Amino acid sequence: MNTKAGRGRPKKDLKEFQNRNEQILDAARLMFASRGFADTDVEELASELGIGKGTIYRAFPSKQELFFATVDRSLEQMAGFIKAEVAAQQVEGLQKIQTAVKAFLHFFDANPAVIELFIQERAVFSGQGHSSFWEHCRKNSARWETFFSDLMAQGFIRKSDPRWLADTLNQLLYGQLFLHRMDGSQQSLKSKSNDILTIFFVGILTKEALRNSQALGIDLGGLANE
Amino acid sequence: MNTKAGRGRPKKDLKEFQNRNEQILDAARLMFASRGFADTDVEELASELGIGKGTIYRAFPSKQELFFATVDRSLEQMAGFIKAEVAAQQVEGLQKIQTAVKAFLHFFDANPAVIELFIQERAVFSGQGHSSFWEHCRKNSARWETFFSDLMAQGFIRKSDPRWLADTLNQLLYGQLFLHRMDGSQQSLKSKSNDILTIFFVGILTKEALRNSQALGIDLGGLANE
Amino acid sequence: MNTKAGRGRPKKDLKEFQNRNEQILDAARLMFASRGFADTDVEELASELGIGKGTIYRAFPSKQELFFATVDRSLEQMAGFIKAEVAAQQVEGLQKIQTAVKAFLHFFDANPAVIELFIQERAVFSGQGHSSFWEHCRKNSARWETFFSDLMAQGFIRKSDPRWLADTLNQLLYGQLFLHRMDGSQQSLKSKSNDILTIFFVGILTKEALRNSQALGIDLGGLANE
Amino acid sequence: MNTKAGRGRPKKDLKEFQNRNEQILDAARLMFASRGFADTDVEELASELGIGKGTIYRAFPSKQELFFATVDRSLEQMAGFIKAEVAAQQVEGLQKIQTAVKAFLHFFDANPAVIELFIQERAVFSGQGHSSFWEHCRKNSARWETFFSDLMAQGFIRKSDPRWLADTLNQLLYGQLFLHRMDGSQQSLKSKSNDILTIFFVGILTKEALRNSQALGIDLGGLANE
DNA sequence: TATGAATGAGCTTTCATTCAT
DNA sequence: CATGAATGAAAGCTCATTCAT
Repeated sequence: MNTKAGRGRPKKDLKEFQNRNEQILDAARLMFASRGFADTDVEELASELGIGKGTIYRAFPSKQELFFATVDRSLEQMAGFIKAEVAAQQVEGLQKIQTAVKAFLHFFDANPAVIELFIQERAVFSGQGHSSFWEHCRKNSARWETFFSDLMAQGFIRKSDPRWLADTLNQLLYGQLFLHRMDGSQQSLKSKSNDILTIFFVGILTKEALRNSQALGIDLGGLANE
Repeated sequence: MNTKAGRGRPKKDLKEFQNRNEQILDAARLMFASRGFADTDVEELASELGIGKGTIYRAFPSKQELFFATVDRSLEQMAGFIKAEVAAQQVEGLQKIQTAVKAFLHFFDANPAVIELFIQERAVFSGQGHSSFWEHCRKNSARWETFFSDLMAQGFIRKSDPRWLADTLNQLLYGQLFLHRMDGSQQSLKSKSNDILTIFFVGILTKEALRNSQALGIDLGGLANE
Repeated sequence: MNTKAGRGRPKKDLKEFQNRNEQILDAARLMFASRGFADTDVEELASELGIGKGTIYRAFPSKQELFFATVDRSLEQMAGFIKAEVAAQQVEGLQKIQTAVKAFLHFFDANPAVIELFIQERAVFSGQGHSSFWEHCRKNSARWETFFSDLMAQGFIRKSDPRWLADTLNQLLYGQLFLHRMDGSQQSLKSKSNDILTIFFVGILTKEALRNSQALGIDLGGLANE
Repeated sequence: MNTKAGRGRPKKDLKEFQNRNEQILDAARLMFASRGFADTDVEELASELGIGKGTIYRAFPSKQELFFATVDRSLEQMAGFIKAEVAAQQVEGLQKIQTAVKAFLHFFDANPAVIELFIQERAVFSGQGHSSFWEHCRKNSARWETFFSDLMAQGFIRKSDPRWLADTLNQLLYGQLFLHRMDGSQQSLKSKSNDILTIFFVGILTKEALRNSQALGIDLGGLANE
């Protein structure tokens, strides 16, 4: 978070303030992730940050709100990270899928706590209707659907329900996330991306696209020509 | 001290006796699933069952043990249900996969609370190392691996790591479970089984097997010959 | 979960601050003494003090710790009181015994609850090996022994085991304490000090010392010359 | 408990019943003594006896009553034991004191649990006014007083308040009991009887009696002629 | 503004006692 | 009669939240 060195005085306050909240959010994410929502003690969080409980309560009206803010922040970071990665690669079409999937998994390798956060939100608050995580999924799916529709029109993807395609990809990705780390595997999530992409592409691409996969910039691990 | 006026043994009827524990377990499952572990109040659970708190604590030494018993019971029911379905169909080979997957999803249609239970276990107790759910997954995966190895030897499945195949199927299935019901979709999980099987089979079957899918008794929704 | 409407920080005045802990300890001593450990309800103790339960638990991690703190405090007060009395009188030799015994009994006249506290500790926690009271006794006995050894060397006390002398005095003193107040006698403990001292001195002093008791500053109630 | 093989039927019932209650009382004494009143679980007591909780509650209306019965029984046994010992020795006068004191201490060597029982009664129930133990003390003191009066009339004991004599002896005896076993001393209580008797006799006997102690059958360990 | 002492609802767990069987 | 399952009052302890300083 590069908040450059200051000039003036009021500026510092603002930056400090900004900073303070993000520090809280970072520490909260870690604690919520590692102990769960219920076992996270606001007082302990505060003392870990070297501040008073009251300061946290000034910034966030309740433990619950703090949690949601933590989730929202994670979601934004994830979206930002993927968007940046895709933009940086300047890829299009099928390759874009490949890049986005890799970026997605890469993000969680770097921020494993976010997975736990999602599970916590699901476990503790789904009964209360609220789910930032799910809202995010829905929003994203819509984007994917449009994207898949285009690829279908271009003949890369077999005719099928774009919604189904999006759901299937989500299923593979979130299935991966949720199962990951339950086994103590040291492998990164990203290292599984080829597997996921292979099964997904093999399942949805047209014969034409499968045959030209190499040219299209996607890697099916030799399965395409089998 | 507790030397006070008595409470005693009021209940009388209880025609059902051997059921007592199972009744508790059933009600507990529902409550744990709908409110989460932390928000489940043992006293409330008891009064919902029309029994005293003490009766629950007589059967299960702690709230945690009650929860674990609930999970274990669900796991047993699931395993039993799938085993029974597969046995009833008297199917073999690829069809067995199909049947097992459908039975798996069907079970969760009938017992949606079990999904929540798994998430609760993951969310609340994974920090404590305990995970009946995960143990079950591992045990099952081993079975699948052997099974896939056989099918590979028979030329139905492309050469690949049986462990990878099992993981991939698990991924699709649990991904489906975890994402299901977050959207308020009224569709059954079972109705998604064809999609899952299609993408899985298309991804793993040999060309030969794909061509003969109909004869082999598996349904790829017309994709095989495309 | 506990994400409910707030309680917060109502109390305001509290002119006395450093006293807080001592107030708690004083009230606890009284309640532990009058109802016993088991029948003392922390909540009731709190409301008697006009504070919240949490405040007590903030100061003392558990009911047991509170009890032990109460005992320790009493022990310190007793030791302090006796030391002060003896110092104030500037007595030496046999008179010191007399002064200490009187101070000891006087302390319990002023703080009868402490006797009960000792009995409680003995009754409730001796099974757990812990006994501040007993530790104190041992420590004190050691001091007496040295003291008696000196008096023996000076020819005031008949040759005997100093340990035995200390034990005997303790026996008389604690026997007195334990039996006191069971009868509803209105007499003070201190009023019994002469009896105790008489029997003790008559039993242990040399003939020489007994004959000169008056000159030595000790009062045998006329028995010496009988 | 040797309940011999039967002849007849009704006889067994009565004995069994008598027996049953005493078994309960014996086990209860041990448990109350070793864990304290509060930590004694009626259910555990029952299962240790191999009977049902209900059976205990048939015999004793409450845990408290059971405790009191236990105390009363101990008191009776103690009184019976001492009376028997004194009767067996056929001693009179000062020797009777000696015998009774030794029997008293001997009883507690054989039944150390009784000491704990007394402490429990004092600790847990003294607030409720009830004290079988104390009643017993009072009753006994009266007997001692008469006895001391006689000895005084016979010129063995110096003129003094018989009540004071009784209290002093009690003090020495109960002081000994209460302090015993707090130190882990392996010595028997009885082995301390000579110390107690010496200090008591030296303190109360007339010069005449002291001089003739040997002839009077009492043992002052050589102190008499010093 | 930041702090953390104070609060008390809430929740878990225990166990004396009752009574249907 | 004996049994032990069932009961629920009671009590210990936690921790989100408030607010005086």
